[in-house]
Amino acid sequence: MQHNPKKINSELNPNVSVDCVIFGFDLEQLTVLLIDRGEISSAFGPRMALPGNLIYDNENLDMAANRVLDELTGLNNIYLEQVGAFGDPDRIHKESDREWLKSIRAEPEARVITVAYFTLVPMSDYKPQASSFAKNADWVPVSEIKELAFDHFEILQAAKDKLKQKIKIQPIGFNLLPEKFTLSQLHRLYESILDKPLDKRNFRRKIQKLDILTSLSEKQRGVPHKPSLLYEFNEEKYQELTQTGFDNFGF
Amino acid sequence: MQHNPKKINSELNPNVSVDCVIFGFDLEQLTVLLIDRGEISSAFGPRMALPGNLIYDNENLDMAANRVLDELTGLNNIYLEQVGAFGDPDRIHKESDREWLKSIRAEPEARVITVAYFTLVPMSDYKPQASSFAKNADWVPVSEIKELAFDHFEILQAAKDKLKQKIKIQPIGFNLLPEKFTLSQLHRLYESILDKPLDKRNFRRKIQKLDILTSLSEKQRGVPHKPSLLYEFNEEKYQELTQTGFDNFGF
DNA sequence: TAGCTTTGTGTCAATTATACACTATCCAAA
DNA sequence: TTTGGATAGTGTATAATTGACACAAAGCTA
Repeated sequence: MQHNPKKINSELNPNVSVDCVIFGFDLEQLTVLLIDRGEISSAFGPRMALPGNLIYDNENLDMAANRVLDELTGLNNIYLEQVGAFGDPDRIHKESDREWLKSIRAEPEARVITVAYFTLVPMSDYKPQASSFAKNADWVPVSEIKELAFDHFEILQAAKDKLKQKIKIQPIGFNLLPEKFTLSQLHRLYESILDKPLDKRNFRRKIQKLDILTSLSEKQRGVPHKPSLLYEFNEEKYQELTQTGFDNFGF
Repeated sequence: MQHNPKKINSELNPNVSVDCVIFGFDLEQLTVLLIDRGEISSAFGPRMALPGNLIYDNENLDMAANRVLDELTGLNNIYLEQVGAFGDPDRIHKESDREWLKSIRAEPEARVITVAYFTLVPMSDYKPQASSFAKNADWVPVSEIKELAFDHFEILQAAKDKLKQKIKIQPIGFNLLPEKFTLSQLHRLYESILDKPLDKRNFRRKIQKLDILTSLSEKQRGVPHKPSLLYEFNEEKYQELTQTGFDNFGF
């Protein structure tokens, strides 16, 4: 839960950065953790940007992405996967991004290639307003994001596509849920990632057949309707399953 | 068919390179175009490496990959897709790679992040021995490659995985075949990419159902057995299909 | 012309996908 | 305490897809 101190004995590489698409799920819809660049930028263009930073010379790319995530949220051991590299020569030199860059970079004119990652964090583990770092970070529903700084909107799009594709092959969605969850929440999660409605009964049948859920004998409380049974994700069964190999959730 | 001249008015970026996994198919098995680094390296480690180079400051990453491909083979308009970025701090500093790097790089000690691509070229379009460039390039069957320079073996592995995954979703394999081909050749291609045997009749049924093949009224000639019908890939039908959307070749 | 090699074809059973509607349970408000 | 509102939870029938499997036809060669 503690963020890294600044690296000692290592230099920032002025040409390579990582940017993180940090996905969360508020039990209704898919969200992304964005940085508000504040008034300075708003006059020129989008205020919001993906969290990211230059890499240090002694880090590999995964480490850099983990560091960015840790510095912002204090979270470690988070599901993380590379989306790809983005390297248009002028990707950070739009007029609207210049001012802000000057305020945060030693060499604001340098060409920077960025390596994008997406991560899945249980939203309950991190509330920006409760954190001492980055008071200017906030969860924003994916569906409401229309523009972002730099080429970050394009990166977001690529991350969404990758997540969509990946979830058809592995049940990584569980990384977005709290420990105990209902089938309806899981259902909503899949719908919002795949961005299409899924038949309730067919979804439940299919997900149960995977045999990676443990049903708790505990019910939802305080909801103004029939309470749902709570479930846990069963990591062991999942490991077993990946050994024997499976390929297609096929939603 | 002409390769690019050296870029004018632009500098090499000493920190970022692209490497290309150039796939071919010799009608029997999947192959990759590798560079032979020659005797210098052989004493220390693997002779073979993926073609690649530092990027220029005025190119984006796709352009750089296309340039590398063009410089080596003279081919343009080739199917090309990013695999991802590889950036271990010491990825190019193995003892066995040092000597060779000194001979080709202005700053052999610099840390270099590489962005890997894979490309699909119809092998009939390019025979290294006939080319004036890169006499030290050669097609090597994927199954015979056990080691490569730098982290290139790891990159190859990632490219194979990406190709395998991608071909389940889109019929990109046609980029590896000559204009006219037989169903058996297509069958072999899928088997060697997916790295597992596929039932002949089931394969044919499935591929035909896609309705993207035009059967020519022309037969194979000169083969010592029943000659096969030749087929063409039908781009229009394919475009149509991708519009209406399809997701799963599902082999 | 006999033999070798690869092509090309159909069916059946099992599995999987899809479409679809009503009752049960809890809370809240009257 | 009863009623209404909201979501949970459940099964079946039809269509489509998968997977397993074997033999005759065509051309070449010796």
